[in-house]
Amino acid sequence: MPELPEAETIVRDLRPRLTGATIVDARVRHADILNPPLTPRRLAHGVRGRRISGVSRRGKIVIIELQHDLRLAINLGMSGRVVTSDAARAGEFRHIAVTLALEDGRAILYDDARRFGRLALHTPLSWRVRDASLGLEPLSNEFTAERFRALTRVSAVPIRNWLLDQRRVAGVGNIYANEALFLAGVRPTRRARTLTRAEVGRLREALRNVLVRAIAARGTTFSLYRDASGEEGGFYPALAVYDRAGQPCPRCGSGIKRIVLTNRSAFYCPTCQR
DNA sequence: AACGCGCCCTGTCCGC
DNA sequence: TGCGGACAGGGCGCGT
Repeated sequence: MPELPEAETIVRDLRPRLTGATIVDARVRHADILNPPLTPRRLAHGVRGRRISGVSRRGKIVIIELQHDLRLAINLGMSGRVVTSDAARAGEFRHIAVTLALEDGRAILYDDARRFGRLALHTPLSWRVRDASLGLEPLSNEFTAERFRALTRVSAVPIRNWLLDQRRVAGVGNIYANEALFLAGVRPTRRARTLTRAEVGRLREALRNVLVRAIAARGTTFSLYRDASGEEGGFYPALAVYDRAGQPCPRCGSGIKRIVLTNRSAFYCPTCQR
């Protein structure tokens, strides 16, 4: 997907554009992106006439906050994109699954070629449950080296896979997991519990560093990602290892290796990462 | 019960 | 130009 930096970029774009706007209708073209028990009818009924009170993020989830403490939670999957209709260039968004019409004539478009994304409409209670199922926010003060270490100590999975598990740390996906492991000098295959205290400390710093830099660059466009203005992210050229198999390591010049861990690519420098 | 795997679906790219 | 296979920022449900 869109990982944390891409979701954050979308949220920052949407917030000033949508806060205070009122949704007047919801049209669903692909009902399979609605998270059960949400249906087109329930979505329309739930959002119609409601004012947008804010836009926020939890992990990779974009949250459109509505009057009466309702939350429209948008998980973008691999190819999900949220744009406002005034920003969407004609012809570029050909897989619009949901359209939320606004009172002022604009609309919020949810476009998703692969339809792996999911929309959920949360009450305060159901949101509390969902929120509790997600792990630490890596950019928050709660993401301390001590907590991070306590979580890694009890898992035998390869650290790359560990980083992708949203129940432990929320928002990290395959690109930034690989980039952070490179910056920390840790091989993707290392079992989480074998990381030393120093490595966990470095990995924490690396994660925060790469996420902050990626947000500053407005995210990474690998192929389909666009921000809420319809623009590509600028972080791709800054990637050190992701999608760089065979290319020289930016630190030592060794060839970057690609391996497969649980059916997903991992990239690393065989010299710099141990 | 933690973990790996297959699968969801469409688009793109590469080799033949 | 066409076709098959591999691959793609994710995550759920299943079996072990």
